[in-house]
Amino acid sequence: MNPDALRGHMDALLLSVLEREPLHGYAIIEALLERSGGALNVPTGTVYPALRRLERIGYLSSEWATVGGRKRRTYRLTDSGRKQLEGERSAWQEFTSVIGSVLRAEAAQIPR
Amino acid sequence: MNPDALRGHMDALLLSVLEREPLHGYAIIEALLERSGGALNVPTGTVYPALRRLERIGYLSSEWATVGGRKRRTYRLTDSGRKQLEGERSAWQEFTSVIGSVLRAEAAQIPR
DNA sequence: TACCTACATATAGACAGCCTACATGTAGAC
DNA sequence: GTCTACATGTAGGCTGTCTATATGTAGGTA
Repeated sequence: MNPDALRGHMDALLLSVLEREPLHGYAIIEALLERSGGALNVPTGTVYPALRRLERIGYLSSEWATVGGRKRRTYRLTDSGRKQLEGERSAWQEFTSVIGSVLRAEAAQIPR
Repeated sequence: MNPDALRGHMDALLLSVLEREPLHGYAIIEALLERSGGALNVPTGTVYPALRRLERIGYLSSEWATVGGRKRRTYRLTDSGRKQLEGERSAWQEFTSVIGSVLRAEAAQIPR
């Protein structure tokens, strides 16, 4: 998956994965991998900063927990984040529709 | 349309618009606007550098023409560019499929 | 005449997000 | 003692899109 293609869609992916339950960063990466059938292997250097950014904006909140001697920072959707996810979903629809319409435009030859 | 979302898809859009016939930059912008139903208004500061980049890579070739006293640089797909367009189209399919699968994953609640 | 709009190309510099690479540490298996 | 999986984090690089600006022609109109 071309990294540039992900640009601007990372937020939607992260919010979406957190919709059904709170998760910590590492688990989020695994969830993305699983849900995408192995296609989305997002590096930690992408995910952790993105999560912090989303928390700073107010779409996520986080709290630390220790499980099996390991520290986890668990993120959960805020109300604002849940609302944003709705917006991201419709933006995605719009986006694919628009780009798709350009890419699919049949190469109708001008008659001569 | 969020600019970041376009990232990594601009090439596909430009190549696609040039598939049926050679066009100059200004006409390409209009073609994108038309094909997208008015949704894709790409600024000149994006298109012109992108076209040059695609030419440098070898996907496009260009030549100057004067029409009605105005100078145009007309771009056309090379064989390499036509092949690349195929790749871009399948990459787009893959991309939408993967992101879509993550976004659409129903928020199945854990029973309690 | 002066002005405005559409046509047409181009570049400099800002911006932002994703990446690679690295650092740090625990737990458990072998 | 070493390796892998688990787990978080940051610095700095890269690159493509954007804003803003510059330049110029053609044609309409006040």
